[in-house]
Amino acid sequence: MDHHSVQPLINKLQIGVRLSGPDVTVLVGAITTPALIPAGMDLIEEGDRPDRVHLILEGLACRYKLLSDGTRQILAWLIPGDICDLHVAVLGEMDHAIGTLSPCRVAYIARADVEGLIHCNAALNRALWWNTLVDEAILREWLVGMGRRSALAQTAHLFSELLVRFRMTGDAERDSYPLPITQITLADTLGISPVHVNRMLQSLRNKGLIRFEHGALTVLDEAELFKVGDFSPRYLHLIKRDSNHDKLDSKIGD
Amino acid sequence: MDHHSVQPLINKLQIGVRLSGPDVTVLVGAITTPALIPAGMDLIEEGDRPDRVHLILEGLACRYKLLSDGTRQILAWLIPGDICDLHVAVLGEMDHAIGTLSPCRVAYIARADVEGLIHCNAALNRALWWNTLVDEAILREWLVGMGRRSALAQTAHLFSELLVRFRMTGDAERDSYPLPITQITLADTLGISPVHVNRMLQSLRNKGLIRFEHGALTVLDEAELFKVGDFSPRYLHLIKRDSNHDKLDSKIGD
DNA sequence: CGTTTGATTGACACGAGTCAACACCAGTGG
DNA sequence: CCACTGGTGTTGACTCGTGTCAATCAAACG
Repeated sequence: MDHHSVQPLINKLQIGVRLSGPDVTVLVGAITTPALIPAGMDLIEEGDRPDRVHLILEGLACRYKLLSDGTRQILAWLIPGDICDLHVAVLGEMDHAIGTLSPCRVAYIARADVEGLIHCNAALNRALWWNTLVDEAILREWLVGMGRRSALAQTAHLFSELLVRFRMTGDAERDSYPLPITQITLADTLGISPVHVNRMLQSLRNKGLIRFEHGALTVLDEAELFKVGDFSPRYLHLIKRDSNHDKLDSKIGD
Repeated sequence: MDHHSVQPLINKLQIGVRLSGPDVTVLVGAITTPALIPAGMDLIEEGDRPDRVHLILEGLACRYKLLSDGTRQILAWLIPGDICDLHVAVLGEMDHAIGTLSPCRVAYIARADVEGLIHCNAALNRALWWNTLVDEAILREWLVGMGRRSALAQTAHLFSELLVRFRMTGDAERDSYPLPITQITLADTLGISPVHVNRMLQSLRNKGLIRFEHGALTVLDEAELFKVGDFSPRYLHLIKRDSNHDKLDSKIGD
């Protein structure tokens, strides 16, 4: 496993917990050779009991559930550096599925190795906990959006969040990031209809806040986009607890 | 700390991880004398960095966020046996608040003792992980409800979930449980307006599915309520991974 | 008793869903 | 080279679920 592919994960974990060189080496050592998965495939399905954990190196994937009436709700977007299913080791059975939204490069960590990382290395244990809990915080923020924000605000909030998350892993150009997805996917994420997604995108475009073309999203007016989306990055826990802030904090700001 | 008050927590944890007598003793030993908190008080506020974890022994509390426009979104209901903020130990800072919905009896575990439980006792470590991850699964299911279910289905789903959760802790009468809350609270939970909550309650009542009076909810037709709410308890992970099912599983069923 | 808080009801407004038509593009195959 | 296809984006007309506002009622309470 070359070091470069895992850099997004390392960058992200470093925000929450300072990892030493040896810590990183141990972590990277547990990650196996990646596989290439086409778009629209399931990495895991509901009810599975996988014996390894999935890690996104490149591409876009999502957590989702299918309902009895055939509709789909996306529960999380998984970008490079995200760990898909650390919780299965404890819960045993998947209560949702994970699928690719674009072609993905995916690496694995065997369940036994996960247990090893967690029990033998306090810093990595803490880092993986931190990662899981930030994912949960994101989930809470999405719930707020669904419950209390207008479709427009919710859309703006999602694009804002992704900008900051891509910056956390070091994968965002200054103001743009890859977003090779359809409006239908956005609809399944935001819990609205595809037609209405289209209307919201046009509204954001007309306001001069974003550009969304060629599979990439560009933020044209970050401050205003954050405002429309009622976005504040506090829930992403970018600020280290016990150490000095690094430049990322001030760059992302609020 | 008398054993009886902590029974709901023990009962719930036993569903996920089999705890020995000594495990239980260690856990109970870490829990301090409880306090009585009136309704409508905050146990923790956004931004706090508490040095102890809160445990609900009696009453009803909730996780919530306030938005810039003054509206509120409830993110989770905390019933007896629920641990409120295990994650603060790792994330450092609360990104949401926790408040009481009714008078509550609340006990505490010092942060240092939490660390002790987690590092010195593998079974308790696993049990607390399991508890956290089930909470996260509930959050995902709520997101599905907000995104893709009608207001009626969402309401039915909430009442179904609470029935099962109260049974998990042993606190539900056969078909009813305490629910001393206003329709406004339900509105903040479901992400709809108070007026519409009223309409949905009447619809459920007219269908003969529930009774909701004197601060208690009674389920009159469990099967039909589950059906209207598109409810399936899989996400609550009631079925043990490596051991025989106990009677609870079959009692809750499906 | 007034006062207050919450439940209930009806009229109306509005955001979002639905349906349908069309444009556009990438592939595909004749 | 062109017709054909299927998927996606775009637009408009219309419907419907839910929000909003306001009035009334019931219950709790000092």
